[in-house]
Amino acid sequence: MSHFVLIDGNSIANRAFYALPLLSTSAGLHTNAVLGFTTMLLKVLEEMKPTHIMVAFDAGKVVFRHSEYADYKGGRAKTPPELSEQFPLIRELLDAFSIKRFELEGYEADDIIGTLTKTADEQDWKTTVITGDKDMLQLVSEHVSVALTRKGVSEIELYTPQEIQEKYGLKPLQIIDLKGLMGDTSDNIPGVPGVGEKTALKLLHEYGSVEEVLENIDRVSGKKLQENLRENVDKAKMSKELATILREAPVELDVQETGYTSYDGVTLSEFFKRMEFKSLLSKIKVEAPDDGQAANAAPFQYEVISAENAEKYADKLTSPMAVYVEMDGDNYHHSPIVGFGLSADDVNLFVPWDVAKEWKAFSQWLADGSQEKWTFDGKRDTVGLAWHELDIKGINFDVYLASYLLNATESNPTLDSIASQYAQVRVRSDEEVYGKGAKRLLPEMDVLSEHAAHKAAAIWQSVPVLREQLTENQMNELLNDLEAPLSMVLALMEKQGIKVNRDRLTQMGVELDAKLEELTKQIYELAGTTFNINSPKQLGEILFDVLDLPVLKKTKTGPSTSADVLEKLAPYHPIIDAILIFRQLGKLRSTYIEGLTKEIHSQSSKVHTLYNQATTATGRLSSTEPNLQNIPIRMEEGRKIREAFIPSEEGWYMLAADYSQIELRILAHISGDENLIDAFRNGMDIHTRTAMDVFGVSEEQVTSLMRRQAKAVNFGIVYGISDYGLSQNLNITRKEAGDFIERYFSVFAGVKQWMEDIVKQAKQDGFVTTLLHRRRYLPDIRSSNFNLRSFAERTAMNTPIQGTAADVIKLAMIRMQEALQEKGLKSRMLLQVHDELVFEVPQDELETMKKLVPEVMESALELQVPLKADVNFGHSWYDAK
DNA sequence: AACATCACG
DNA sequence: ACGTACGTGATGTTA
Repeated sequence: MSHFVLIDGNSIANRAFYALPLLSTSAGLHTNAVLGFTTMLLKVLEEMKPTHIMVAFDAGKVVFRHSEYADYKGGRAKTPPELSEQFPLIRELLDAFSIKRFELEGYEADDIIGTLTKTADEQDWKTTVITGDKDMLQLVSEHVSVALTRKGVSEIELYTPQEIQEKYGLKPLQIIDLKGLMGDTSDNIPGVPGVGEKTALKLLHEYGSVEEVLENIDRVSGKKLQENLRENVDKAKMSKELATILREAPVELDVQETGYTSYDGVTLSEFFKRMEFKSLLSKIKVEAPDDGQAANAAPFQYEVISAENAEKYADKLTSPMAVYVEMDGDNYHHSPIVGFGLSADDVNLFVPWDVAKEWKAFSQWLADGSQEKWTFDGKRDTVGLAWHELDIKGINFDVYLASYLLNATESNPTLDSIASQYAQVRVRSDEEVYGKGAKRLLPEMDVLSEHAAHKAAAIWQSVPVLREQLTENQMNELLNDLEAPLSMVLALMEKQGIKVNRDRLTQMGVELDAKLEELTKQIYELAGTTFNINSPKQLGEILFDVLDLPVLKKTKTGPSTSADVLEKLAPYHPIIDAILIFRQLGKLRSTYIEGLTKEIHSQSSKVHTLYNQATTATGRLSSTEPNLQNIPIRMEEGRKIREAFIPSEEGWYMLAADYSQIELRILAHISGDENLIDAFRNGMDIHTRTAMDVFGVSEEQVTSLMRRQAKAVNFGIVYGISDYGLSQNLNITRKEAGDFIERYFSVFAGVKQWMEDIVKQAKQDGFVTTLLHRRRYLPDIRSSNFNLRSFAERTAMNTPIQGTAADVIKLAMIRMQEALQEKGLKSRMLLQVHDELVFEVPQDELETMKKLVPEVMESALELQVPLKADVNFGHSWYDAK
């Protein structure tokens, strides 16, 4: 039996656009309407199994209705550019699905569909119309159902004549009369003033049609209603005409041409990849339909190595080869190793861990630097294997880093997403294989071995595609000379770890406990009751209900109790200061005493952080488990935590070196601002210099307040300044903040020019870059939404600065590790904190390192201004100040 | 799992 | 007129 499905393209696209958040691809192409349309199509194809299907679109400006009523659709806001740009994509989508689409100059989709349903009706076909427009209900008949989308496009509600009868008590054609009486604001159909759905239905139940109602106005109950009807006879008639869908449009389409069997999975998945619809990729059948031998019809084959057959496979270990080290767990400092997936042109292997340990040819191949390996996160492999006394050398391409560089906005690329973008083989996500949260467990070995082999194959297939795209983006050097060598430096640092004095932490914990207990008592007394001080909700009730303090700021869920608010409330009540100290000490206890202690490794008695090299949008590193990049320093009480970070060898020292004002120096370089360059070349205190220029005073006249304000302005500049942000930071009015900025820009005109230029360039390209070609896409920079756009503009100003600073210190780290090796030094690099490097140093290398470290850091990259690094040392990280 | 808060550069 | 500073991660509470 035939089933003909007709889709109202414009209606569905609009619905999808407004129902879904404004998604976009990494290149800035908006895709939410396309995604919604796709979801709907997949659902329709699966659930309705159409034998014939087509999508109709509006076309041309002058719809025939316009000549009858000038204001038709006048009330409709014009289509936003974010939606218009998606219509060509939706057309491509339909082509990829092999679904016939149709439009007719001067007619709307409704009319095309109306005409075709009539034909279908006559031919006795089962027909379904998909739309978001209730007007279309008038097309419903014995053969024709209308499916209205609900909640965007995710659900549909099917209408047959029975449903319309039940819901409205009307025949389908009476829907036209309904619209004629009540009108439709979205189409600017006027209807009769004062008549809404309720009244219109009542009238129609009584009289049946607009014409009958108008003939019987005198009998209608209600004076006002009678009057409205009498005065709007013409309007009602015209409205009915406007609401009537034309069923005689000159549609020259043979419905037989809309026949549908299935889509071509390969074409469609290409399109999905381009749209970055990762979750949808897994939902479609990738094999080409019916022709029996699709492109990847060959089933995936892999072999499992055993102790018995291992030697037979020794010559399969080639160069290059893709390697994936399957581990059970996310933290590779602790994870057991399950085995190795290996892949090359015509071979996929899995080597279980117990086989690998004993297989000499394998461990030799693995440790042989001349045997090139392609990996996913070589740092993870290197450190994870090092914990089991296994060496991996010769890592020559890392798809994890490559994919991050190509799109830094999607942080932490996973192999299944990389595979779906760059390879043919399908890789299941780890979550899918292992289960998540409490349900996580180690699957059967055959599942694991296939999973690991899939991953290796995905790496193997992705490399050529990634290489091509890196070349296109001029990122080969960034990968080969920066990120890849850095990952091996980071591997050393992570595996080395940093010694933490557990007893020192415990002792600090005991002291904190006593203080917190005392504070808790005080706070309960001041509040007159006990409550959970850690609960913003309960605290809010005490402060703002019981004590009746003023609410200065609100969060989504209630009045804000954040530190900046509490500081302003301090004069009102003594409880505030106690709470601020409680918060401060509580943070130290939970995060830095208890949290850090938990991370001390049982084997090494050190903490081994994980540096994430593919997380941040700017190119910085991040650090987890534990995060060693946010150890307290600003407040003395917290700073003491650093006393627990000590050298791992007797008689050694901690040495720390940090860049001075690296971001402003980079701004001076890339903006070319003469004044800023001059300031740095003369070795001036930059905040004092800014204060002199902005306030127009001499160096001696700069007060500490002026310097503090100038410093805040400098920060603001780096962040992509706004008067509001600065005013919040300095607690001044917006106007005053605006004046500061204006004066700053008149003195540093080059900076102003650069900021304008970079935003302009970002709008043109859709991305910004750092000095070393690191790239960040800014899809929102052309948004019509003020907030999104402003945010993207600030990001456009900040990312080249923050990102170039990240480039510079990464270079310095590589040089530093090389220098240590070349000079045969025993000193070890342990930590990176964005603009700071921390080392442990034997006493007899102290003098060498005090010179060497700043030298290397300062010469990492030559700029128009000098780079400066300060160095300090002591018996703990605390003392290296 | 989301939110608020706070530690760092 | 619109409402926010840029980039992170860990913790405790609450829904």
